[in-house]
Amino acid sequence: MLEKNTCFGCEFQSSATKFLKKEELENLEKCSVGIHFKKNDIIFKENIFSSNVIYLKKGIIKLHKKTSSKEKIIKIVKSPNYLGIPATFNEKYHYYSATSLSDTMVCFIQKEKFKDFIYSNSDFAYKIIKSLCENEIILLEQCFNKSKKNVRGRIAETLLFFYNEIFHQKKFIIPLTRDEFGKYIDTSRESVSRILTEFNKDRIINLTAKNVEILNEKLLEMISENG
Amino acid sequence: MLEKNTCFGCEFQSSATKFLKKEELENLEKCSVGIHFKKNDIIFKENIFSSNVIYLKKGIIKLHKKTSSKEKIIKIVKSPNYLGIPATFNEKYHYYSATSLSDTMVCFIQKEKFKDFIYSNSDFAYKIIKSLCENEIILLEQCFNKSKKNVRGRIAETLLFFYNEIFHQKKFIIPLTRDEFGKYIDTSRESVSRILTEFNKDRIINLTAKNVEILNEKLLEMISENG
DNA sequence: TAAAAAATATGATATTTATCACAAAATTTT
DNA sequence: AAAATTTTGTGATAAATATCATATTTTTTA
Repeated sequence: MLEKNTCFGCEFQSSATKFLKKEELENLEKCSVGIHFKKNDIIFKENIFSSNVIYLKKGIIKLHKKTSSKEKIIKIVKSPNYLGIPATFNEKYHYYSATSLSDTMVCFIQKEKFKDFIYSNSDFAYKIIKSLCENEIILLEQCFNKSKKNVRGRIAETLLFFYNEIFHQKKFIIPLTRDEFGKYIDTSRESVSRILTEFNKDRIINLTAKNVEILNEKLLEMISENG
Repeated sequence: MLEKNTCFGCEFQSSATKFLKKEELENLEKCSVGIHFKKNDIIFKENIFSSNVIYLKKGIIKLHKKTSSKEKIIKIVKSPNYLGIPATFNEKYHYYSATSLSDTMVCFIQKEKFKDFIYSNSDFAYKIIKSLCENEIILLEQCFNKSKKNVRGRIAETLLFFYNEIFHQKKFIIPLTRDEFGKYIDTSRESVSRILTEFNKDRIINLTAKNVEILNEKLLEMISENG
């Protein structure tokens, strides 16, 4: 669903666009379009040439990628955040696909105009740099943690990630199927099932289908640390 | 070994500093210092507050990180490249350590001055953005590949990485011990030994201690693709 | 250069996790 | 609401990889 985009006074402004002047914001408005997506809608697909900067204004999405029948969920991203800036600025095809995990609002911004702002407004440029830096640190942490933990530890870590970074509540609905959960933490759906059931039996979580309540945060943290 | 740093006319200039004007380069020279490191010297350590932008002018280094007795090599980086920009710009402690794998030359640049260039020179800023984007894509590829390959595939991939990205020759010396190799690709030193020996027996490579010659590139690529 | 320390190779065994098989439950479609 | 499809749970088994043990080789240090 396409909708009129108002950048000036937009309540979901990014930390970078907050530095744009009124005139620049009016320009941004002219060169961008906002789109609503429903849960499970594809926002963009891998291997498509990236000609827009994509701003996730509201919602949660997954970045995922396929190769020869195998699929992997690379990252789960919550608004507000830019998506695919690396591909866009390297004049490259998108490295991954993005699919919404909730209802989302997304702005598509013409690359060239966005680049103009980097040249015309150095506060804006610096904020973009900081945002790229933050993403890199998050990605590094993710790589490091994943490689040093067993499956139990990775599942515990992911439950804590949903609690601390995404929902900020101990009671939430896992926004992934067991199969997707497995593709996110590099394991099989069966292993996810088994270990979630085990956590439920041990009263570390209360689990009914996709509904989770974290009952023993401390223990979950210990499992996340030590596998 | 500390040495006089000449930025103007430096033969190892980064793609970003090439955009600096003569005056700015003289400024850069005043706020930066060049240091030689020998093989296995520590360039910086994790958990140290980062107050410099670090430019790897010449050489190869490893980025690595320790947690509770477990160590991981996160990335192998070849010059020219900036190191630790994310930590520096987020006013954070270094997430990882950097250790030289060859003789290296490194410039330490005062963070504040570097930031000034981002504000005063938008070509410079844009090049920094592009460099951060490239690093993110490399990191994503690395995460994705590692998660989808078995140990054999990861070892093949790493040998090809040394050939294609680092040494550009089919004959090279592995700049890691078997133990480090394992810490790079998330496996045990024994598995590395075994599989390298197997590759040698199968005449895919010619192996003597750390000396490798790639004999069958095509097959190595197939193993890298399909495990 | 000899002694000590570190790195490597390799067989045997243990552990972790994946895969297969199938039943049950939940969700979507008609 | 019934039928079809997708998702989930769980036991049995297989495969991949780690760990342990020990000998050998290489490198570093005295």
